[in-house]
Amino acid sequence: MQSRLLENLNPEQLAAVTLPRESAMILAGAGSGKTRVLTTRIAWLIETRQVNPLGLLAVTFTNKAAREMLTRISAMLPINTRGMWVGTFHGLANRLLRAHYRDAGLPQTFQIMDTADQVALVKRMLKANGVNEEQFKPRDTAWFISAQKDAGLRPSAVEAFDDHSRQLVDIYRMYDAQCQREGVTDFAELILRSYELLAKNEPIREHYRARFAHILVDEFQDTNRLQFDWLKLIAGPSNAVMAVGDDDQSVYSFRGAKVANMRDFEREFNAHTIIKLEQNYRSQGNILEAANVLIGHNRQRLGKNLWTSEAQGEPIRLFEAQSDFEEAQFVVEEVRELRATGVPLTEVALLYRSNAQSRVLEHALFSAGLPYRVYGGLRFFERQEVKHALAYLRMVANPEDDAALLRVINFPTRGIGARSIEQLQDSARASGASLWQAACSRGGSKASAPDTPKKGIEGFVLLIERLRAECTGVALHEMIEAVIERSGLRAHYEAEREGADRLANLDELVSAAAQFADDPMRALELEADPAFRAAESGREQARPQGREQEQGQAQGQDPAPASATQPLAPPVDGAPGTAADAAETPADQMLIQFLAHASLEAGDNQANAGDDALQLMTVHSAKGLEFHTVFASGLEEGLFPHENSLDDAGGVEEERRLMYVAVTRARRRLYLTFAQSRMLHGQTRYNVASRFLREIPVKLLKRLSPTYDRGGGSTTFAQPAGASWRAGAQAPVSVRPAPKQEMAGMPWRIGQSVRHAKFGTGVIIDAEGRGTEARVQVNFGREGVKWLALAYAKLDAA
DNA sequence: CTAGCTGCTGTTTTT
DNA sequence: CAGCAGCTAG
Repeated sequence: MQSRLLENLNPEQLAAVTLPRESAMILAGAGSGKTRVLTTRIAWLIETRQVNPLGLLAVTFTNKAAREMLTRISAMLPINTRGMWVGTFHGLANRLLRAHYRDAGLPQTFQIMDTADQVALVKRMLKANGVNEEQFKPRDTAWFISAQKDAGLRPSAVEAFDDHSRQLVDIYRMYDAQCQREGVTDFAELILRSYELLAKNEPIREHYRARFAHILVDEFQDTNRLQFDWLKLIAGPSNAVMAVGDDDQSVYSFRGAKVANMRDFEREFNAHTIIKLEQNYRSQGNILEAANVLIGHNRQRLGKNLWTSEAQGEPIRLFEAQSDFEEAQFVVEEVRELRATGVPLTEVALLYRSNAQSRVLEHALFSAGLPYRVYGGLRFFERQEVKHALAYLRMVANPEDDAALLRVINFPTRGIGARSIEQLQDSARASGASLWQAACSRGGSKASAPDTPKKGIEGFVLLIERLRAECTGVALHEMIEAVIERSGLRAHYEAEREGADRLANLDELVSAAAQFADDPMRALELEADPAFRAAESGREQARPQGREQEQGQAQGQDPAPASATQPLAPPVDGAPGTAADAAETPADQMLIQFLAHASLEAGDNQANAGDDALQLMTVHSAKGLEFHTVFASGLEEGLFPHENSLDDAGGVEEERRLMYVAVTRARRRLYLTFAQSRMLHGQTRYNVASRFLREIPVKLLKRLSPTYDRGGGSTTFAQPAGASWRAGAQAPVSVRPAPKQEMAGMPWRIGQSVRHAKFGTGVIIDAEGRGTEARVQVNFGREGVKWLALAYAKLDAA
């Protein structure tokens, strides 16, 4: 039977979709239809009955990509995608750990910290242990810990060669122990812990290996070492892994991604088939050629050349501005024109290297009355009022959660100061108990006279106990309502002048919870999955089907001799009666799931689609998207490529890949803009044009001049021998005007571009002295910043 | 305990 | 510039 699914695929796509059951690498260039191949492959496997929907595992990096995949599969096949293992690495790891929490050495209610929680926890520990915070900054330390986990290394496996790193490892060890005590995990822990679960538990491992005959991985170039090993472990010797990726779009090495995984894949997964998808369906010829030439400057590549059947299209527009302000102004003008010609603003993206650059652009757009939307920034579940409400919920789910307790013990304020909290922490540490336990023994929760509104710790303990009682057996959104009311959060924000938005977000949280509970896809995800019962009963024979039956065991100690089989997962030390491990009812389950959801999916930061608004975002966040028109702004040395990336090996190549991503986002029109001067950290900086501009062939470019030229000088950048792009384009700009500045004897102005025989083109960033004493400081970009005495150095206007 | 001040430090980001 | 952390004054 020839499936309709296979219609309109090009030969390479078809080959990829219909590969036999074996591991393969699909090198998928930008715009080559990679998601289509992935989803069609899945649909084809199911339709031809080579696998049933529950027998495959598809992994992505973002929730968005996972959702997209499910949506497209549903559109292709009349199947229920419920229960399918399509998700992010973290989401799937979470799923594994929830199903086998005991074997993984976790409490059933274990919580997932986001990065902010993690940093806070590290900070708390550093403080508690009197570690010098100058030397060990919480952020860096948390970063270090995550990096070790991403590499698959527990403290005992980390090699430390000096005092500093030995201390870091000690902190890492304490951190893990603390997480275990509190019943919390961080993101990397989800994957590492699930890796260890499979590694040391053969029945479970074999269960999943037998189940997932086909494993598909999206954005493989973004995998880190641990994710690579995780896949390898689940795949085992006989399952087929289809890895789809593009080494040229690897832009996340700063968070552990290893492009080398693409090379290693072939060997370690025994993959003999490599298919390259090189036909680009997105961009017109000039844009694609620019991208190809640009990325051709990288040495570390698997090698790939995109082509298109499209026409050349428009030239790439290049604009040089005097300042970031002028650059923004230019964008405004062009966007107005585009809009007038009927291009929807949602189809126009304004990209930049770093978030700080959005400010000027926003300002100009705002003044011009152009609607725009900025991606990035705080997401819904990261807002403080939402995090506070969630912290109360976490206390309901598991009061051992010190982080949650600390967050809300005095918010809204109830007269518990730093000193009482310190005492609490001291007594908790002394007895090796949680803060909650310490608070309980101090507050004397039992002997409380009812209805006496208590302040202080006692009041807090009463509040939480009351909340826990009230939340028993009620619907999720009712729990949240109770929390918001009883905790005093609502009253607090009602009293606050600027509290309206926050109140609205709290209400939004309630509806989010109601929606979450209503979503059968999510709510029934686990129950619908026969694997859980199967895998669970593999371990504990003859257990009845219902998952509600578990509370008997749940109360008890973890039967696993943790020290022997789980050296890295210290036993949950019981704390009987604290109900840390007693998510018994469906409502409790729902709460746990909702909290995990909140951590794993912090919410969209791309607002309401539909509005006709310009799209502003970093190049990183633009990855995977496409637009009719793209403005890539701030193309200056030091900014893009970013100066901080220049020292580390491969840094420039990664920046170039980022530039490649920016260029390949555009379908029809691409603007490249840069500014000679730019406000950065409150100071004006003078930059030279990005090397990446020089790498794009002149013939593809069209230089635009400011229509509102204020008569200032103009700069250029060195184009290797032959014509500079300027020559080909407009009439040459007049040689710079005579110096009209205050100080006689200093022929140069700050901000002017000059050329030096040896150092090339640069921008004057400072000047001093006059006559024979006169010196200028010039930023030559790659060649560095130099002071030059005018009496000796020959400088020309550039 | 909070408000307000000073001083420091600034890539990229998902989970 | 601007957001945050940490400190001091009330």
